[in-house]
Amino acid sequence: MIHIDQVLLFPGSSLADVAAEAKVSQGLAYRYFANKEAIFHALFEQVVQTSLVGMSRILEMPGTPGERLDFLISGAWEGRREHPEFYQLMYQVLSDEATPDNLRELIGRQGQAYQDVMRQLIVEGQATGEVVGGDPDQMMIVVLACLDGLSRLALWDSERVKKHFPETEIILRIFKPDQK
Amino acid sequence: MIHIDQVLLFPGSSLADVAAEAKVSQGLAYRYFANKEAIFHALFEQVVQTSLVGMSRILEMPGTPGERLDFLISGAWEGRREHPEFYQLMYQVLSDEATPDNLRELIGRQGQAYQDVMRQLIVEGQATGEVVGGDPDQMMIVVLACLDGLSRLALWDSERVKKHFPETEIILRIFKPDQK
Amino acid sequence: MIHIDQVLLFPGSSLADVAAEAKVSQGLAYRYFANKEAIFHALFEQVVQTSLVGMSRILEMPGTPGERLDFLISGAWEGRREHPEFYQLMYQVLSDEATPDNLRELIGRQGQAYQDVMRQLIVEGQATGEVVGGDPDQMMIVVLACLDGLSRLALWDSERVKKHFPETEIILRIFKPDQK
Amino acid sequence: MIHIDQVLLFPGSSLADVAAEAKVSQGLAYRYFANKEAIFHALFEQVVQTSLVGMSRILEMPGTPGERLDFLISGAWEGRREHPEFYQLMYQVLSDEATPDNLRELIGRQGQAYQDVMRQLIVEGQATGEVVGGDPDQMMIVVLACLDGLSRLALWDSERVKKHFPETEIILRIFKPDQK
DNA sequence: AATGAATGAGTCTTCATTCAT
DNA sequence: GATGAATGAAGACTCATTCAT
Repeated sequence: MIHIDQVLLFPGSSLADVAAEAKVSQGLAYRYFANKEAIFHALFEQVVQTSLVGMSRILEMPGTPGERLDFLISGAWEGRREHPEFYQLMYQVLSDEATPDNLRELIGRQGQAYQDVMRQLIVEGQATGEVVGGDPDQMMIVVLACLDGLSRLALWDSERVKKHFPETEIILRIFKPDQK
Repeated sequence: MIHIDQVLLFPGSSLADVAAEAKVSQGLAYRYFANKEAIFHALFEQVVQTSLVGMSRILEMPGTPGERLDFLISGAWEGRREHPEFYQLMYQVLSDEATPDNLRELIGRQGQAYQDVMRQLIVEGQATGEVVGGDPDQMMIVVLACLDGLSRLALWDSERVKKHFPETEIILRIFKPDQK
Repeated sequence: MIHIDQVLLFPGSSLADVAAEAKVSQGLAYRYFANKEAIFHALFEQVVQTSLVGMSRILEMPGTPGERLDFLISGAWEGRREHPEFYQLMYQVLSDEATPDNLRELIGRQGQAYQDVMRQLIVEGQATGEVVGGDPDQMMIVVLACLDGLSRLALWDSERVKKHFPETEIILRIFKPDQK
Repeated sequence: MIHIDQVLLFPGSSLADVAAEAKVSQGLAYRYFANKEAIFHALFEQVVQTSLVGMSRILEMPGTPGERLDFLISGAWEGRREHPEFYQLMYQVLSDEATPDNLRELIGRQGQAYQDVMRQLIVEGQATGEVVGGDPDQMMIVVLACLDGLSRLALWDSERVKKHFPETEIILRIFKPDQK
């Protein structure tokens, strides 16, 4: 069986590159995958499935909503620091016009799951007063954008980002209620 | 001279597309540009130069640092809502391994200029108490990431983003000092 | 414009062959034809159109039906002797499962036209007594089969056929009425 | 030993198809045959050998030469109606430029045997007056062409041929002596 | 200056053939 | 003997780049 787990490849890569990277002949790739597109779809499924694991468990964790929100975002932040390539890959794929719809959907579903969890925690946090009032979706979008933006920044300007590595606390300020 | 101002093209576009879009023969493109890469470099220069205009003027504007920070970010936010394609293009280029270094530098310089302004305002705001204390660069990075992330989100999940369009105020909360 | 008139190529030929034969680069072929199939379609159209010329004129020629039938078949026989490659090409194409339907139809139409003329002459010949009675279509099919078979034989066993070149008269015996 | 009797395959078939059809692994095929070409050669040998059986017996059958000629041709005609695919296969192979000479020879020998019988009967028939005078080879070629042509016609325009199925009698008219 | 015909290297994909098990 | 995974050489097609006009 072909192993492409650790392979970091982009839709722009030629099949020759893919095959070389996987130490496999070009022809063999077609034994396992119908075509180039299928290869990248498979790559993504791996990444995405992994990242979904444990996601829903956060909702049932102990602690206040605010604490769990903190935990959720810290985790996401950490993940993006450690495997920023995965996210780069994802964004590349999404921004590639040629990406087929089924791949977009796959990625979309993964994002959706994460967002559902975050929204739930925001709502709960608003109930306890740990989170400022307002449209939970708006806040969520801003936080997600932060995370995505940070991982991208980390990739093409990694020096700067590493030097001034932002504390999660700064991001969490977005949820902070007005203090009296 | 060739006019490609209004042309919105991506590195994935074929030169035939570029030429057609610019109402120019394929051959003529090579009179003005050394190769495909040079065309996109030129395109970027236009975009980037434009967006730098007026940037430094913000520092000399009237108003408190906090107000000007608000203005700066609102403006950036607006620009990304109205011309998200420019930013998509930029990100595509940056995430494309084949992008030459000179193009990366060009984009980098543009980002730098913007950041210099923002950092300056943050520092001034911290002096007046309008901005919370802490490493200005960290805050800046988070805000930039937010903006970048939002423009990208807007492009591949435009429906969701349009529906829950975040208020600038949410982003600005990142700067908010602890209230007593 | 590409010239492939005199080119004798078969669907089995590679595009490299086609291009070489036509003294043209492989890429250029795609300027004029959408794909390989289109090239062969065009080739056929030339052949077929040419062979249809004058076909219908035979019906209005002077002479008895039997004489004109003789003329028609002699002509066909001659054509197949002189350009047997055209017919080989045709049969190859027809026997190739991959041949698209539109190409089959094109060839079918051409055959149809020829047959319509022959049937007409047989019927007229039967009226004048120059042609034996019976189903005109059956006779026609046999004669067509003869012609096709002869041209094929001529191609893969040309020596034998050339040596014992059959007289048209032998074929025409198929039409011969019983003599008293 | 591999059994490919019932397999009806064409040079265009992939070896994967052949192997699947013969319920044999792709690799195993190479234990018995040197290469793809050899497989088709073997296939042909089977077909051809079979069709030669009983061929020479016709010469010693009872009946007049004319009756036996009738029998010979009726048999051939019947065979082509019932297994036209065999003949299609044969023609495909012959018209394929890539077909090696030994395969051509094999098929040639088979044709030769059949022709020898027919020629012999024609000559005998001419002696008894049942067959018209003239070059026996010429007549033979025409009849063979008829048969070949009919089987091919039957394959790519089977509807028409079935509808107007020619009587053997029409073909046999080629041998008919001028009646007084 | 301008065109678009022409080129050829590169891409994805297929398939006959080989080889480790 | 038997398997099917693996290979590599084409093949069709695309496209950045050049060149005659």
